[in-house]
Amino acid sequence: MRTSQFPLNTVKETPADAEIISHQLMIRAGLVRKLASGLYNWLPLGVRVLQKVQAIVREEMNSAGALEVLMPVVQPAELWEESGRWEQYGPELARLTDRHGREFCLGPTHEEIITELARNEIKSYKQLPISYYQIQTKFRDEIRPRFGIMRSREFLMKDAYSFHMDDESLQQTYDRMFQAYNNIFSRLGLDFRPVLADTGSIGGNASHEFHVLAESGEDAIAFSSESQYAANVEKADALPPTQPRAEATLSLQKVSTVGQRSIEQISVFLKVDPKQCLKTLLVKGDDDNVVALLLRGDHALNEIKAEKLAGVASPLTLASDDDIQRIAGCQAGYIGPIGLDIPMIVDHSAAKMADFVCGANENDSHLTGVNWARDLADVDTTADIRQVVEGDPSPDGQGTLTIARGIEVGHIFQLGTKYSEAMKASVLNENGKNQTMTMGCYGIGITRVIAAAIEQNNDAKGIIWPAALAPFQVALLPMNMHKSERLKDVCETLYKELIEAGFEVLFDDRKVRPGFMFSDMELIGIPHRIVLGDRGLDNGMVEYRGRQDADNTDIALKDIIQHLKDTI
RNA sequence: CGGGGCGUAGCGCAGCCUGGUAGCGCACCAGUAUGGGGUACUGGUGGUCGGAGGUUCAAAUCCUCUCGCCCCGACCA
Repeated sequence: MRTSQFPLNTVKETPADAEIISHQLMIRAGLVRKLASGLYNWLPLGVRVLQKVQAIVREEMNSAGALEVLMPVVQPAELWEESGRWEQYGPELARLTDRHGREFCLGPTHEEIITELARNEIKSYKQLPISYYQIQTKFRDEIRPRFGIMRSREFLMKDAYSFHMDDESLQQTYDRMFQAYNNIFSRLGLDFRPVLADTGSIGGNASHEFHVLAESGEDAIAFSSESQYAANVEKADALPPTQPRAEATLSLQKVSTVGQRSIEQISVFLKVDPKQCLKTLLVKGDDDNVVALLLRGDHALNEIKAEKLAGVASPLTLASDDDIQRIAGCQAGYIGPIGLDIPMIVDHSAAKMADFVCGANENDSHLTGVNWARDLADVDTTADIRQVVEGDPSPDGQGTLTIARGIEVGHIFQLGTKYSEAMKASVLNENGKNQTMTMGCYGIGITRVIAAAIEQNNDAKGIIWPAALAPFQVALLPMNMHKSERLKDVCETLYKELIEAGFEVLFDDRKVRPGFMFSDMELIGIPHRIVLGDRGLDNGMVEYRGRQDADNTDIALKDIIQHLKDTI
């Protein structure tokens, strides 16, 4: 490709509304342009990268035995009503009505559609197991689209769905997909980790997320220092402390804490460690009542764990100010367990506290020197309702946890029969009886992968594409070609030879200054660069430089193609 | 949804407080010089100042409404 026929659309200035580096670079390099909040146009250069990702994903899906299909973006409401998600999904599901008054939605995912397809097309156990996949646009009306392509409303996703007679077959396909995902992200050249995950709103049993490790990641991941254990912090279990509760040494006292509400304020004001403070959260129970959740002050509530507990409303909802006043007799910030006559759920760690500080259920007052068993009823049962923190023991018993940030680029689930049962997707088994199929689903955020790759691979000059993602492999840069017929001839010949040798070449035939070319090629991240000038040609030499090399290497013109073959 | 901020040329911004013929840099077009790290100079194209209504002799500027965009929060207890 020649730059005279392939405009680069690079921009020197950083766009004002781009927060993270991948967003800035994608706009500056001319990969995408914003159309509206969470909606982007992909320019020719960006499309080349998209196609690279898609090609790898297709190859690995095909070799994992999945069959490509294509399902509509616009989906009839009836199917979503069948699965129950028309009600469940909420405002993130963009709904529309056609001219006949029939209701539709823009697909945020395609479980309903594939299940409909499968129940019509698959009749016999002999056709199972089977996996379908597609690469299709999804639309999710996010509360707040942000970080450019990373969390946009419309995005490109590879989604695959598998159908089985039993869990064993599902597990086999799941394992195969797990391997395919590892292959895909390895081939893409990303630093990634598969981690145990919560199944979230899609539902189901086993689940892994694939995370690209990056500081700007929206998810926190917990890793074991000793073993292979890795999990989303939402999912990571916090083990109960093994050491016994300390003896009570202080007497119960009520202290005035005017205006001191948060744990942070209290710990500063009373000069105690947040670990010595007890946090009391009031949340809605599952039948219009209120439940207290008790945590150590330095621990954060894990909503996902909490809402799964019996007696707690799901989704987790904090009690209103009125409820707090009615039940605790004070404002939020001064609540404590003593005298509260509602069900209490105590975190494992909170149950081991002694001589602690908590709210007095009276405005502007806290209690100090509080002890279980002595000042209030001892805890009978405890639960895991907190977020794990750095240094916690690993749930598998080996080593301690480290927390890192990741960008979720893939997610695989064992769905079980959630959709197939609701939508009556069954086949005849060996005995001629109807049997509900069991399902798996497997997603990769194609567009997000690109943002994640940039997030992980960039420098002050621009993008540093992993080899598999680069829109072009080689940049061919002539110095002042308009002044030398010889240079022009050599470049034209080399350009043709490189293409014949199978390289994807971007030949910068614009009449621009050298510095301008260099900056553009570095910004758009072309991995290999060949510079030709009259000076070098006098000696039959050209210059080679890898995107991350500090210096040029002089290579004989006649050897350059071989050199590239050896390098790439 | 709550809080904050911003809409002026393709991009980045000034002008608004104190109303009086709409500016700067980059980009783009033409020319001259230059020619190995976003070169310099000259000339030029391009804006109903987000939209609607109002106040006024006069509105980018003041007032009201509205639309859009960005950031933070949605875990004080």
